[in-house]
Amino acid sequence: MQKFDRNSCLREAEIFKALGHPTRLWIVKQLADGQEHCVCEFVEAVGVQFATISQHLTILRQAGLLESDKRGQSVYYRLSCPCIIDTLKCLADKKTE
Amino acid sequence: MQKFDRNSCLREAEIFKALGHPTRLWIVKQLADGQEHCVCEFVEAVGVQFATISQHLTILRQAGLLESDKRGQSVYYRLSCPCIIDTLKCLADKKTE
DNA sequence: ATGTTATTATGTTATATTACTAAATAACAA
DNA sequence: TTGTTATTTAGTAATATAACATAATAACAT
Repeated sequence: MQKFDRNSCLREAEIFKALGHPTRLWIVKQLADGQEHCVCEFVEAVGVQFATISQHLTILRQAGLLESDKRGQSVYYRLSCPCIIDTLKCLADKKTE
Repeated sequence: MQKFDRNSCLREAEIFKALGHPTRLWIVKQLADGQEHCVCEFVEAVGVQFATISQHLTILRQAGLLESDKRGQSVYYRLSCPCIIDTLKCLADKKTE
């Protein structure tokens, strides 16, 4: 058994924490097809305030899961770590056991 | 873009939420070798109260990540979904980029 | 320059989480 | 039985998170 080193676990835990909210997990799934989507699309589909979606997107970006680009008036988000999709698939399989 | 269905995301998000704490993520990593470990080992290595570790283990078990068995005076925990290890590896690789 | 749309930042309140202490339970030893 | 060790449960206080309203910013159109 290793000795527990809090700091070395904090960064990785942050990634999972970011995924640990239904809205944020759903956003990641929407981006799993590799396509970009803009903030307004998420706002419309989820049905909450712009500010709330923006806050969730910031958390996902800070965790390193998303990247964004501003083009014209809109900000577009895409998945930065496609490996997360495999995990989601694995969990989906597990759910139907 | 799909319509957002909160309930269908809640269960899966719970799994990630469980992993989104440094102590709990560390516990899962310790079990990643496939071996069982008892509660007291985690308590000693992490250096917090028994009650705190027990609480974390309960969260991981409820998320479906761990299974436990009581043998004699000790309760032994093991990983119930080895696929999570692949994800942890993938994230570890990503971290060194 | 002014207005409009898209987005982010700030402040606030309600709720959830964390880690603790203390009490309860369960298995075994003396 | 009594005591001891391992673990869980319950209650509590500090801290963190969520979602909102509102203000600020940024790009484009008129």
